[in-house]
Amino acid sequence: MANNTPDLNDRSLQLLKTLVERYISDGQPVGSRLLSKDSTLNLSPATIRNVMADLEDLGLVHSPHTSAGRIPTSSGYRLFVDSLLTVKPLDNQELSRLHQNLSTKDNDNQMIGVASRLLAEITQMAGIVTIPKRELTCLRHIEFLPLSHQRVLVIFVTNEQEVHNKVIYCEKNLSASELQQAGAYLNSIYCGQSLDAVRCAVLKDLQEDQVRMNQAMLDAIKMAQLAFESNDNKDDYVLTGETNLMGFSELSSRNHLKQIFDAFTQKQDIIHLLDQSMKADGVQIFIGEESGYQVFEQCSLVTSSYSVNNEVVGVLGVIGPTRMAYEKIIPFVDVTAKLLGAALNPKTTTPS
Amino acid sequence: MANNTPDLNDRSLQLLKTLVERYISDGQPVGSRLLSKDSTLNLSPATIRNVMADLEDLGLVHSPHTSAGRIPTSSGYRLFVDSLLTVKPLDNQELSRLHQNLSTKDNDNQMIGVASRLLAEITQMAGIVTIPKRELTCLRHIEFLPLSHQRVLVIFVTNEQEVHNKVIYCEKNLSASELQQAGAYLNSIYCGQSLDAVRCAVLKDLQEDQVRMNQAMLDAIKMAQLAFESNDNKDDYVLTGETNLMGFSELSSRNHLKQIFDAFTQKQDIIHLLDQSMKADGVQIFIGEESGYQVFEQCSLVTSSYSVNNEVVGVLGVIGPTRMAYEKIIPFVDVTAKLLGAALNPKTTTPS
DNA sequence: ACTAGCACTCTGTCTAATGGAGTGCTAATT
DNA sequence: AATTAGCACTCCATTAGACAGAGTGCTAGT
Repeated sequence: MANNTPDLNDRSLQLLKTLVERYISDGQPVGSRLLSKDSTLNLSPATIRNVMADLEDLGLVHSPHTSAGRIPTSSGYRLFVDSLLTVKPLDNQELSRLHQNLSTKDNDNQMIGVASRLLAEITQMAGIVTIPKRELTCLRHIEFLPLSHQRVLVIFVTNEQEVHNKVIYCEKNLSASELQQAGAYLNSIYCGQSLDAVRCAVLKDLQEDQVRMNQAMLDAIKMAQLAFESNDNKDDYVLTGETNLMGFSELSSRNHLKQIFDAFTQKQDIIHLLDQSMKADGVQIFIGEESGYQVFEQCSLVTSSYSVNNEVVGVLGVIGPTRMAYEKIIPFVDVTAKLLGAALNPKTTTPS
Repeated sequence: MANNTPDLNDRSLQLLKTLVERYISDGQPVGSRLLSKDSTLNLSPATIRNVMADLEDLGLVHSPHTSAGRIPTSSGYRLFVDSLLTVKPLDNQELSRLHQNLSTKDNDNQMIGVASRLLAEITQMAGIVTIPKRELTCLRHIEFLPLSHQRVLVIFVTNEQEVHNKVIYCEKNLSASELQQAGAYLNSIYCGQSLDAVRCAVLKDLQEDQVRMNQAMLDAIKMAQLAFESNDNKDDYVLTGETNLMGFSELSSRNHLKQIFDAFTQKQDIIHLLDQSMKADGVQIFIGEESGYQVFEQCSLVTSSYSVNNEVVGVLGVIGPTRMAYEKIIPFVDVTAKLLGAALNPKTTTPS
């Protein structure tokens, strides 16, 4: 993988480039004659055949059978994407559509849905957007309600208006009014801080300040700990346009399609994939088997993390067949990520 | 449709019955010879052919081409289901699985998901359960938080622990503490009542008791009105096992499959269909074109409403190809509906 | 009223033939 | 030494014909 461009001269690369472009636009194996006409360099089919044989030896293209043309392999696409691609600027119409729909709205969750739908509709593939990480969200209000059997319903609001709820189990029975006081107390000391700041503060308070607190305060803080335990950041995403994938003949057998859709409902594999691009900045691409999941052998995933206040909070992207128009998709995903990041309400209190 | 059994004698019906049963189990057009062996009445293939010709004239069966056997039409299935079906009792294993999974849990929403998954897994088709109607839920707690621009975030809890939230627009700016007082006031007068009771009370209070109320109370009640406006009962359902439908060859072309999946994401058509069975008690069946939606020409929908406290609150069912094992599916859907109804926490305060 | 028999129809599968597209190799050309 | 033209070869896709199997409709016989 490191020595991607070993003995490849410019001509071979140029040919690979046009081959891939041609295959992406036509979907048919590309033969030497077609390539000879298509390419700017004037070469006879015979010469091109020689070059193609080399490319095949290097594992960049392969031929479905003896007398068909060549189609790119995953490594072929990879090389194409990494070094040969001429990125197309975004279509004006699409750009303005993005701007129009991703201008700041009041509800963040709504925005996520809009972004996902835009990705799907404009690319005609599947669009995916992860729910933004909670760590960067800011606590606005917390409140407890008693349930039966020492269980307590926690409701807390983050940012402008996102409401979360969770059931926790307490050590002892607390009355409604006790719970209310606990809520009021927590609101008074933690409100306005980011969730992970609160999480840290809770730990610190429990360790250091126990002596200075009365029992009620202690109970309250213990409940806060339970409420903000991080297992609660249930990774999730909004996926739209899955059905677009049914149109692609390369996602051939129906059985195969079923596996892909099952992966979508299982979610875990996808999450894992998306997590990987969470770490990197900018656009990331998984081509075919690069994803590591057999189900997506025939698929590519173009993703980009998106950030709020210069901090990565989520990932978005599109899923489609390996044979996709990378030169358009890549800038598109890039721009969408930037716009979404910008449109989401800044969450933390202004940094100190 | 009314004169379903015109000049059909017992023998014809018996034959239709075995024909349908056979087709359901095999999926192949059923010919006269097979039928002659299969049926209990000992008739020669020739006789059976005569009868089948009659059945075809009546539109109960049809033959894909001259020399194939016959397959049931929608009317054929309908007649079969209405008058010929011998319902099979539920498999013990399945029954105990239902009981095990649909015993009362704490969270209603979770239950809905479980029910849907059970429907899908046991039938190997798609399972669907509507979210229970809100009208019968009981208000436990309400609370307001200020947002910018006169918007207010309403959070309310129903039943044990279901949390809902909504943004409303107020006539004037109210401070956080004013909102808190309003919440406390509303809690004190409406808590424990069902949502529609609250809705009525709000209207009544606004009309009759204005004189006796101070401005704060009035504001509170106006907000309650906004909060509980019924447009909020966004009809929705939990659908699982859609991918099971990909296995059926009768849902033939990929394009067709796409249309079905699109209908699932659009939701409105499905909702409309389900609404129809909301009105009726017990199991309802839509076979093929009976649904009225072209997309479901090749599908059948077996549904049953489910009730809590003797009041219908939702619908559940399965979606599959017209060629499904009705004799098993029907009792299964029936039982599932009853168990789900029983398992859901009773919602209204005990009736007066 | 039923059935046996027969001619007929349609399907699915198998085979062979054909044309097209594209390759690999070799020998000729630049 | 690199490029090209030419040619034999391979594989695919399509077509047509043949054939067996399944099932029908009709008619005549029981």
